[in-house]
Amino acid sequence: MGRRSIKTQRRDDLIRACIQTLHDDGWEGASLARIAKRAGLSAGLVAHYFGDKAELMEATMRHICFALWRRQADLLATADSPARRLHALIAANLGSDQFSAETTAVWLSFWARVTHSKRLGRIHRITTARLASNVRHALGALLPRELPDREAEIRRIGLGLAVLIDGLWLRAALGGISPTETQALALSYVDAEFARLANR
Amino acid sequence: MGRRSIKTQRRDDLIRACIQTLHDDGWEGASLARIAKRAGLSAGLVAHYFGDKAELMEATMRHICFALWRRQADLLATADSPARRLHALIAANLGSDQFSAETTAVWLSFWARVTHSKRLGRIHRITTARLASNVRHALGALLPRELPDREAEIRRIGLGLAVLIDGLWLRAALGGISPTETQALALSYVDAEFARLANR
DNA sequence: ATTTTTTGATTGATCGTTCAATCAATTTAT
DNA sequence: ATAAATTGATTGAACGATCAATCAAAAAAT
Repeated sequence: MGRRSIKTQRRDDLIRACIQTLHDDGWEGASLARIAKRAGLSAGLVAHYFGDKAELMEATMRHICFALWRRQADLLATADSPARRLHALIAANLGSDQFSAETTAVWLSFWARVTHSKRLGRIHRITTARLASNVRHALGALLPRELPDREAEIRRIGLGLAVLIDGLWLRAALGGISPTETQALALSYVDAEFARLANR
Repeated sequence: MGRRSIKTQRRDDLIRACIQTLHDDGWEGASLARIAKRAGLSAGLVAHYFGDKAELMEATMRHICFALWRRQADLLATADSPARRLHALIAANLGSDQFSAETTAVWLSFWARVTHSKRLGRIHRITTARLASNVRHALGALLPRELPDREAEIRRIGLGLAVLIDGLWLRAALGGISPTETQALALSYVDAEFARLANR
């Protein structure tokens, strides 16, 4: 069986159509009928492949998160120094993939639902924890061993960067600044923090 | 004339019920029937007082924004120095009012809809512009007149603070950090920026 | 022949909106 | 003072549309 099973193919079709529909019509307009029609399938198939609308939505959010996780892993793999790993994380989280109109629409839709769904909340928690862990790991390899309050500094700068990434992403997604600016601003933040540590 | 109007009272009842319902049941669960029931009224009254569900939602978002604007104005009025005005803006935007479960639910719901509704987008744009303007004004009175690239610095620090406030709010709203921490972190950001300017 | 995939019709619920009708309060006219 | 007229408040039912979910049956694949 070289070719992909129909099941994974259809699930992917529906997830893709779900993303597109969330972007075009918003959460309230994303009905199963519309999603299935956009995928070129009948509405009944959603039940067959996902069982449930909630499961389709969960799978859609997982799909978006997977894309981000994969991007992080890919960029991390090609980074050959702690500094480059930090830059890789910024590039992954504020890359152009993350600012496509479809992706931003899905993220915003799901943020609004994180507080209402245990499953979505779990996915969100994992995603933020993964970024924080990666950032701290890169910082741990980057800060000098003899730095006083080393662990506290790692936590402080790591939290600052994570918060900044969220804020920058939101600004760009809602149209305040351009996506390319966001990476420069995040980089200047880490530069400033390191300059601050060196000047003590 | 005729009967005395209680329009403002009823509109307020419905807006309050709308906020509560958005918190309890999310955007998708916030039907007119549920909202009206929570307000102790019939669903038909929404048309009478707002004309439309979309108008009720707009009025609800305006209500939330007004609360933030008023809080900013109040705290600004009691601040008697540029530095205190900057702190007042942070306190207003990251105050405990902004982190009540109901308020965060409404904000998140509306962020997801900003890209789909022109009217909501306009309200959002005004809100962010107002904060940015206030921040820049405070910074303008705070930075020394002879500072090189003064305007650029004001824009840079102002944008940085606004982005940071968004990111901190989001973190706290989605359960990463505590609301009280956010103000301290925002304050430490402005402190760091000023220390950086002084050390050049 | 059996299983998997797909359709399309159907169900019952719920949605936002509309509207006629009634009730309550207030003013105006007598 | 009393009645008539006016206006706002409110309901409850009905509207057509749409929803997610279900399911029997056909089609395709194995």
